[in-house]
Amino acid sequence: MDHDDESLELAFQVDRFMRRLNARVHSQAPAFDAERVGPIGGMILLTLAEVQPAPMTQIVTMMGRDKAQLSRMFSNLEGRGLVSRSENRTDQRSSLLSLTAEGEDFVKTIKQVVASAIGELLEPLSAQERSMLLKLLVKT
Amino acid sequence: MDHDDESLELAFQVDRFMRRLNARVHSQAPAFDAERVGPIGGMILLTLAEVQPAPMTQIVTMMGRDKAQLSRMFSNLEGRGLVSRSENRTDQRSSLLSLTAEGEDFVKTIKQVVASAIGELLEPLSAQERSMLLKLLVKT
DNA sequence: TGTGTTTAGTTGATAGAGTCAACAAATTTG
DNA sequence: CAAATTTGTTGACTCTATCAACTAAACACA
Repeated sequence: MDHDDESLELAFQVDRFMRRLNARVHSQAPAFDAERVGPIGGMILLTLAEVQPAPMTQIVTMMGRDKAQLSRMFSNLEGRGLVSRSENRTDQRSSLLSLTAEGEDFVKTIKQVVASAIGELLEPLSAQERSMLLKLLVKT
Repeated sequence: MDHDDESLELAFQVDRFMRRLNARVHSQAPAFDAERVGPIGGMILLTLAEVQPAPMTQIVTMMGRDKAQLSRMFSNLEGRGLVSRSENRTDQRSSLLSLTAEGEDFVKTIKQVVASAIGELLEPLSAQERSMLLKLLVKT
């Protein structure tokens, strides 16, 4: 295969993978997404779970998304009682974001759904291949 | 690493990869996307280039996108002179989509931009690793 | 051959996501 | 301290995604 064609093919495959993952998670959404946070809201909660409590900028940086977008998302998530803000004593411009107890529960559910959806997608791969895939993506 | 955590991490990494790719291509857009077809329009043109002439459904199936979305996109692309329709003698419900000469030129440019953007992302990987990454994604 | 079913594509309506610019307030830097 | 930078919010807008309703052609097959 030509080098450029391989690059294009990779873009298609990455896009296709994410698209199939979203479709699978979305098909489960009615069963768990009572809060209607959507796929991006879910990703945000999963990210916050890893680093809480954290100022918004940290999530913005980690996720590579626009701060305006995340600002609105966090307002939404706070309104739904999944996220809370506490004072940031070292920087009064921001507040520290954390998951509420309800948010933590929700994250557990999301994790199960996402992991199971990915499990389906990765079924054709051996355990070694899965680890290799992750390793290669992290390396990029 | 825990099995579920590995799955989640994989989702993040795939999303992150596509996001970085889009950011790179987007940053080049002013230089080549005079037609303002956007990232999805570009993907559609790249896909059509592989299979033209083809009815819309074939592209819908290949890309896993909504037919309503693609219908509007193709109208748009046709309006910009990048795509043309010809009669489908075997099925009068549809027409066959093709790239115009202008569309072919545009596809060449997109290919260069995308391939170069992916080239940057994949720089940390060896040639063998790149092929392996593609192989693993295709296998899923 | 006619009739019911399926498929291809279009359109309307709406919701979600992403981007950019302007701004206030707090912080950092020189 | 004054200037520049950073954090987060808001407005305005565009692009993307999804669902349902609909037309017309094709297909199934008794």
